[in-house]
Amino acid sequence: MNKDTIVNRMKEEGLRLTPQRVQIVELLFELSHPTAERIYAAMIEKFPYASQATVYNTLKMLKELGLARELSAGDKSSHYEIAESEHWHFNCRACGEIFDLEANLSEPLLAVGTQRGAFQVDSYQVEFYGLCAKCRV
Amino acid sequence: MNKDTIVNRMKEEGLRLTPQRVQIVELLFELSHPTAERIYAAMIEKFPYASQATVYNTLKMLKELGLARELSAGDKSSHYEIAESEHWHFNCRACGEIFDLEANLSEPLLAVGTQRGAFQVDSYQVEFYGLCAKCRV
DNA sequence: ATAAATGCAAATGCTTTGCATTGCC
DNA sequence: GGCAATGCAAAGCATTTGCATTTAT
Repeated sequence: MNKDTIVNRMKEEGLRLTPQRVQIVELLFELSHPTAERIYAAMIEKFPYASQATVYNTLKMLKELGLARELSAGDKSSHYEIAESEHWHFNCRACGEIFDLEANLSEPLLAVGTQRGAFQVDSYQVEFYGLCAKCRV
Repeated sequence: MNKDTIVNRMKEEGLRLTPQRVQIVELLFELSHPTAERIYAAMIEKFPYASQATVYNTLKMLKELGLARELSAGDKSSHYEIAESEHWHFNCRACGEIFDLEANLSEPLLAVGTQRGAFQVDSYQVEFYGLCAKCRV
């Protein structure tokens, strides 16, 4: 997924390409799993009068189009990421960094999730917590 | 894990066994992955003057002792459960029910989480989202 | 031109905190 | 009796909402 894909999808939906929205999308590519607050902080450097509401509205819109994902694990505040292909996360409790991990095992995992067909799984997430390579002394 | 184990552990820690705390522990066993609000609602039937603060304080205490777990996935409000052996969850988006799933695959999953030893994994969670058997038409 | 998006501020909802009172050990 | 825990209310945060103004199309 790249910026053009997202911009095109927004056009298809008849949504307006405001500079604020474009900037938020760019920041989602630049920053690693940012919170809304983090995005807002970066935003006001270019758009001093930007509002948190715009950040939240845009993130919600991207989520609803399936272009971004909200990560609710751990912190009080959500982290966001561009909806790339399936992957998992490692959350470092020391530095707070979130690392993407390759998702292999998807199939056997889904077999458990669906209870061998009884449940319908729309999505799933795997989150690890601990210390990353740098922070483990 | 049973009630006695928890009560004994609290005694060991020199914590007071107030009737409110005991009741909250019992409710965690009775209810399925309740929220703090759900526990509070059940509590005031026996303790009409109980406060939400007590519920939150007790849940925090149980969490810190490793006796309960907080599930932050999905909803705005956290769900809680007694810290039983490793298992995963299926969250139904229709009825809101959370189902426990057996956690097999732990070892290969942890191999991914630790990045083959580079990271130190303290805990992890697997959450599935979709429709449970009853809610899928 | 016009309807959608922004910015601002107020509101909401969950959770935490401060503090006087209560009650477990 | 002493100190931790409770209940109550207020405060804190993240997020949402209402509405007048701005702006992309």
